[in-house]
Amino acid sequence: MTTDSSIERSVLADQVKDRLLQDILSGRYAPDSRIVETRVAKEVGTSQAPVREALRGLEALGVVEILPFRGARVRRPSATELLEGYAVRAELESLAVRLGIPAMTDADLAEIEELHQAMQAAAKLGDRHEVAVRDAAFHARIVQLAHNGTLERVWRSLEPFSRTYITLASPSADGQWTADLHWPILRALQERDTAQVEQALRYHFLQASEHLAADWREPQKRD
Amino acid sequence: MTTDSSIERSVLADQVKDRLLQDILSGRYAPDSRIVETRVAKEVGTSQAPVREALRGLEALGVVEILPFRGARVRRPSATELLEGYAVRAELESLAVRLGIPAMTDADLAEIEELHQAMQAAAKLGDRHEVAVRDAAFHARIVQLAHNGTLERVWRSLEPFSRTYITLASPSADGQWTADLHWPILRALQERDTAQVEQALRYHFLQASEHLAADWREPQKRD
DNA sequence: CACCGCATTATCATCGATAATCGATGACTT
DNA sequence: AAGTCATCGATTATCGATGATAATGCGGTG
Repeated sequence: MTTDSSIERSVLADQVKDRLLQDILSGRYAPDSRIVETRVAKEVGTSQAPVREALRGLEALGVVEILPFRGARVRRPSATELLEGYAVRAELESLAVRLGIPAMTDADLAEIEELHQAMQAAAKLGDRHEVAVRDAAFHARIVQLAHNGTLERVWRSLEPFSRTYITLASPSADGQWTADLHWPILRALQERDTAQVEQALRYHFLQASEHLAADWREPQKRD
Repeated sequence: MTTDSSIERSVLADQVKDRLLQDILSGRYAPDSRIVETRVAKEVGTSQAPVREALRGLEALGVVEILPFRGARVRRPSATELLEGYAVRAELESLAVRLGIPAMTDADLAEIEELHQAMQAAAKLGDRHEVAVRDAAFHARIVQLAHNGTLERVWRSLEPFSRTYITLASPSADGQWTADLHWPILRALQERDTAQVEQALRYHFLQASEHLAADWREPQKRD
């Protein structure tokens, strides 16, 4: 939806939003930590209004939570919510491959292979955050196969959660394990076997869900 | 997502947002028509800021489109986009019944039956707009069966489109036809036959898609 | 000593005004 | 006459200030 066009970087609110999102995903703003409008405004050198709009945008993305007269804080998704998200993502990505694989080109496949390699590379280096980013890109590219803008938009609204989780909430998740989870998907894609890909995807999410359920530790308060 | 709680009606922006949404779905603001911040502000008796926020919210909902420095206008979804939306909704609602039917109570079923009756009643009266509203409520209630907040949120982000379409873009769609499309779904629900409900849902969306593809007329410019 | 109410404080929500930007119109050049 | 450029009106984007609201801490009371 919102075009991320590269030339129209004139709207302050959008710049602030991108910056805040970066800071959240990178962990500079921890889950549950407050984000004070006036403070951010001072920090980025604008007035309160653009920051406000940015925060509203982030709320729509689901990464912050805004309570009237009480301010914004970084959402810490509950385990339940993450599991819910996985269930929905599994469904959406299944649909995507069903729609997309019949029309998948060799170029598409090559790109996906490349992304997979990048993820493996990050895993080898032990950079969990980078693995999460590549992971997201890999799945995003698969969703793109469907050539269904609406599907992409909906999927995108779901993805930030998972990413936050992988980066921050799962201490024991080893990057290599995460990356290896994608081999079967890639192989099935290479054979253009839709049903097989779908199954591999669902298995992937099942694994992730079980892992999540197993090692979840509930929020410690923070501010 | 944004809790639609009934007590926190203190935030002006939200009130403005609801009002605008109503006006859009009811057709007072036609597709493609501009929405001028200052004008709305004057009309509802607030300053520009709350209107602005409201519009941003509506953009996130997908019902308006905002171009930097050029303002907001009511989005007219393309046929393609509506079809995409149907495909995704079909998938989401399928998931919902798969998750929800095993745990469906008699009370749930009774409510759904009631909503279906309301839709039929509206159809008998020939009130297309009302049929659309009841239609949305019927499907929403089915999605609720899953007890999956994330799924609900995602589904909700998709629904306004369809509603706009039914109300405005499809001149030939007769309310009774729309309403009758739901009988098979209801019957399958009464038998708690998950696979059957899923099939009925998919058939419903298939019908709707075909109808849409058949009688679509492309946008005439307007301002 | 625990509890309740009031004042204080931090922060948001809203406002009115100003600056920035867009599209259109009309003057000017060639 | 056609094309280019300056200007204008309309509208948005941003600002700084003001009014509202909820959390906090203090002092009084039983």
